[in-house]
Amino acid sequence: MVKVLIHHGVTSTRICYLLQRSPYSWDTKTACYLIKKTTLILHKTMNPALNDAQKRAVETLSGPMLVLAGAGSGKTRVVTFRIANLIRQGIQPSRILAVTFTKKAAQEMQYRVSELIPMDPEDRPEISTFHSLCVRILRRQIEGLGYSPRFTIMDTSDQASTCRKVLREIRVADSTLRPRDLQHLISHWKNRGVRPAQAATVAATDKEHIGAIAYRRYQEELIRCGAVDFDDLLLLVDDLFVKCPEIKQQEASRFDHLLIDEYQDTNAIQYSIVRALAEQHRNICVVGDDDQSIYGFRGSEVQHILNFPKDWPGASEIRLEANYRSVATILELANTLIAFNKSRYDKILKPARTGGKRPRIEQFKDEDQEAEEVVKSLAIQISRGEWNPRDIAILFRTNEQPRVFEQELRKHDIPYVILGSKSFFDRKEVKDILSYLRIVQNPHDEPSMRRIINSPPRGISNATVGKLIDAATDRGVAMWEVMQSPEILSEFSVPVRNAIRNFIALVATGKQLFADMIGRQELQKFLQVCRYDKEVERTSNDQEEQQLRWSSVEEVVNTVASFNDKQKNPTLEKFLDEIALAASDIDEDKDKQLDQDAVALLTLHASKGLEYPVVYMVGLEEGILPHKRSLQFEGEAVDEERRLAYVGVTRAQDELILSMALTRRKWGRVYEQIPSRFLFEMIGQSDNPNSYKKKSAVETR
DNA sequence: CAAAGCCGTTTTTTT
DNA sequence: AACGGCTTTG
Repeated sequence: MVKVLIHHGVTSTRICYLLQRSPYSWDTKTACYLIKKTTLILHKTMNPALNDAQKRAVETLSGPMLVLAGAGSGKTRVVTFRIANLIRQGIQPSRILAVTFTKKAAQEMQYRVSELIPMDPEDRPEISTFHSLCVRILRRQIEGLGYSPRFTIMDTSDQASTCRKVLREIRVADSTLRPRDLQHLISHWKNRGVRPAQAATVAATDKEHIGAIAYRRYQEELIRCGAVDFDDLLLLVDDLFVKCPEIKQQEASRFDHLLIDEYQDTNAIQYSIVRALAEQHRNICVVGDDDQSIYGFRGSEVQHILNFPKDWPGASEIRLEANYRSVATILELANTLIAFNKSRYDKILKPARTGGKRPRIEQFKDEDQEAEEVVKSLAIQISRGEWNPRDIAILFRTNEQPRVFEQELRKHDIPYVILGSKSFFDRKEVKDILSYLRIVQNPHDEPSMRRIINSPPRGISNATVGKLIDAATDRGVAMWEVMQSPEILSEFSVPVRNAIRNFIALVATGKQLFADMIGRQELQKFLQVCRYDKEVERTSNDQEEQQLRWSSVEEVVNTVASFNDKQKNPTLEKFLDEIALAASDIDEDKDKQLDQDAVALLTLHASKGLEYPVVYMVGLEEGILPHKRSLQFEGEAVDEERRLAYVGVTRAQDELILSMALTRRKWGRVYEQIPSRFLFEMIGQSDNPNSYKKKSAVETR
């Protein structure tokens, strides 16, 4: 093993020299790889000297501050160093709140900060996502809004079934307003701060007026089930702050400093919460890049970051425009591309790294050939030792795209991980078990109740369930309540009545089992009591399938076990919250696989904040990127797609390969595809209306 | 009450 | 093409 002492000022030429002089006879392949690896490490870790702009962002500690940070400019590093610096200057760690976009980012930051500055485990800065922060507040305070503190967090499929129920109840035909449309509409409103009562006033079309009525019913349903949906987590906290100023005061005074990463993705509610938390001390530092705002569909508004200086008078503004991530050739493409967007702060990323391979653009016959060739090409890179699997990522726009690539990768025996997919939680067995647990935690949860009340079959038929639900809805109470009412039970036959009683007893057993904590043994015992093995047996056609299904059950058990290991106080409630908010604890398998060296497959959205030496961006076709849904509106929607493409390009450190297919199959039919406009824009084959006039920073009002 | 079969929809992106 | 909800049948 050769040790190369890496310190400031070590260049790759120097490393090359050292390698050649070393007593080992490196073949070219190995030497080449070592140099690449070392250069990367150099750029990643050995860039500790902050540049002037970064230094200012880290050292100006009080008052509002806006950090406009381009891709790869060391954004996360600045936040981390800033937190460490605050602590170093004597701020008590637990008085600092940092908000990140994903749970993973929060964990990473937590770790980085503790690396920079030693800390008492009891006195740490709070680093979390908006959603976890809000859950914490709600669990303590939600009674002020008439909810039970044992509320469950509904997932999207529960949301959909609630929408279906509501529409049926108010007799809206599918042709008028489909459940899915209602779900989107409600989420759209909630993300923009529209409460049920206000919906009627903002509704413009007939559809939306019906939607407004359904929205009110939907919200009543949630309260009846003791449930909140994702959007409620934020909305209810905002409501709580308005309704109970003392709670707002209490929450706001917990912190003296507030830092927010990815500020360009803030929506109206988050913005309002941020204001509430920071208006007293005004020590708010937001970091973001308007060019990377890609969550408009969720109500994120670039306007918030553009307006920051107006909202917080006296705010200092710092721009980080040096890019340490990508080679110059890649950055050039990114800069040319993003210049096509009209409404943005005008900034150009300046490469800290020079030269680099020219990005390739490749065209294929169809999506099969695209996958074949892409995988072949990366297989060569791996076999030559130029890169390891973990250095390579394949980025795509929609979730149906990776299928073909998966097949190819398996064929070539190349390890891979699909990041950000929740497919594990889509499996029936997993959903079932989680529903069982949710019922134990909160028996009012009707969607979960419907899912498991009769699986395995225990004599409670659909008809019975229907009657129970109707009775409950009429009375405005939870299904669980009417199941215990002797009056209603008397309407059922004796065997049905007994079946219901047995089920109630089952839930009681669960409550007892999980009273203190949830762990491997508790869950195994519970599954036994539920006779869930019977259900697996019943739904499987053969031995093989049965084993496959049972293995997902075991995976859930393992997840619980690892949760139990990690948590100081592993309650059922915490477990369910974790699962609802992010699969982070569950994703540890993925992390392990990644450590084990695998090619990453992920959507452009999921790739934000990550970087890879080699990036394959696939499916660059009109209709996919930009997606055809956004082409209907042109303008801002296409600009967002362009930002998405920009995010993709700027993930690449050393090599970028852009590809497209000329035909593509969808639902069994073959469609002709045209190359994405972004391809032409990137390579300067498209006129840029914005580049003629000298642009200044966008008007901020 | 349970199982089998039919019909219609779905695919943009996610905490 | 695949899945879930609904209806029919046993």
